[in-house]
Amino acid sequence: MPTQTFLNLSEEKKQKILTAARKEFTRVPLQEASINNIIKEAQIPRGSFYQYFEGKEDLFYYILKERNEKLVKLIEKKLKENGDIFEMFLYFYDKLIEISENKENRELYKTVITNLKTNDFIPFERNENGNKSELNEYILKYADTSKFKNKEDLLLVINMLHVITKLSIFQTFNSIDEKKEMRKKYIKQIEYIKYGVIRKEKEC
Amino acid sequence: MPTQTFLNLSEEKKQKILTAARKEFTRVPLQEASINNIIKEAQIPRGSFYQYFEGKEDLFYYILKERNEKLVKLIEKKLKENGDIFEMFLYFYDKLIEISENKENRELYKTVITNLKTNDFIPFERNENGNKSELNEYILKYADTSKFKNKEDLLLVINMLHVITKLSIFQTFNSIDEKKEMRKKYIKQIEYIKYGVIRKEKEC
DNA sequence: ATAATGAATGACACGATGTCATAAAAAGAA
DNA sequence: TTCTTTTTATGACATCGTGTCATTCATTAT
Repeated sequence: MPTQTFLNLSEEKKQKILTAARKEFTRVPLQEASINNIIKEAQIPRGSFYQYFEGKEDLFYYILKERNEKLVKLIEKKLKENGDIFEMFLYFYDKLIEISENKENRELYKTVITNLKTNDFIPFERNENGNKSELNEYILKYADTSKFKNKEDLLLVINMLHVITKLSIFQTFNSIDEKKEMRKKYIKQIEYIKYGVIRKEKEC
Repeated sequence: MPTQTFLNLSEEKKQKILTAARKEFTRVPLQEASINNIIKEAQIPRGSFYQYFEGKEDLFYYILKERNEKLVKLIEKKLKENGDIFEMFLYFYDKLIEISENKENRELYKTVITNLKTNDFIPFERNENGNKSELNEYILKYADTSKFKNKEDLLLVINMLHVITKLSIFQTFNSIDEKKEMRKKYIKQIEYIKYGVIRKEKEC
């Protein structure tokens, strides 16, 4: 987290820094992002940056958290309503694409999602010390488990939905003119998980 | 690709460099890998490194390609035999885990797979200019398409298998003492895609 | 023996990072 | 207000990594 010193800054100055940072994190993935670029753009001295943040990771996850808070609340609410994890993931997909109507959002998300690692899940939580994501905990709590033998099986399907959703969002951002087709494809994949590839045609 | 100059080197010297590089690429992901560490370990001067390779990416992908060639041929053969993409992916999974009985292999693969990006597929081809992977081309050619309406649908399922396999391998490496359980989980996921989560219980 | 080509080398310029001693500002005490 | 203490701001510095290039060295051809 940023220091209190940063949080105490005038809204104007904070935004100047955050805007510069978003620009840099849109340009290149976290690993390549240059603190020099950020402080140059935000016109703050080098020392100040380290007064405000531990390093670029600190700033990066702060920005994402800020951007994602609303989204997370929405999907949590959705799940609580009906417990359907398939619906929840589709809802998440739709909301993220909706937020990304805004070009700046979209380009930031695009860079972020493109550079997610194998075990990085959306929505983009800091993923150090291997502790489970908060969202997963939440899902386990509110998901309708009647379709699953046990918690293990449910977790497996959540995993599958996670990685497929991640890739689908990536692909949608990269074919942004074919949004509708991409959504159909995503839904088809969810259907496959629900009903299977092979039995799909011959309804029971 | 490495230069001819590198390829002309004595086997001994080449191996010294490759061993040093593997060590470094096992230690940290490509982005963080330090050429300094490699040349220090391999005891070659800085200038020589650039005489042999364009940069660390060049060396990295050369090492992976070398390591993967056999594996790719095996899975291609397997697919050609029976056309079943589900079996092919399971076979790929098994072979990779088999190769990773060797600790050094495993640790290298672990680092590599952990740091694969959203659109990086196994087996780890260089993935620049967005051109499709050779393996995908191959799959499309030899896969049994009778279960799929069209090429689009097949590609969708290949995608799903790809991301699920990637995550499963990652998880297996991180629970290496529970290899058998992890394999079962992977198979279960494949079954879900084939037969569906919901219709699974009530056989038709 | 000499020229020509290929390979090896390490000093160098550049750019990025995180720290730290010092200066400036703000808050509190007298 | 004036002095003290605490908080914040600043940029020079040491360190490290990168890619290049002029020069040296080795090998092969003439």
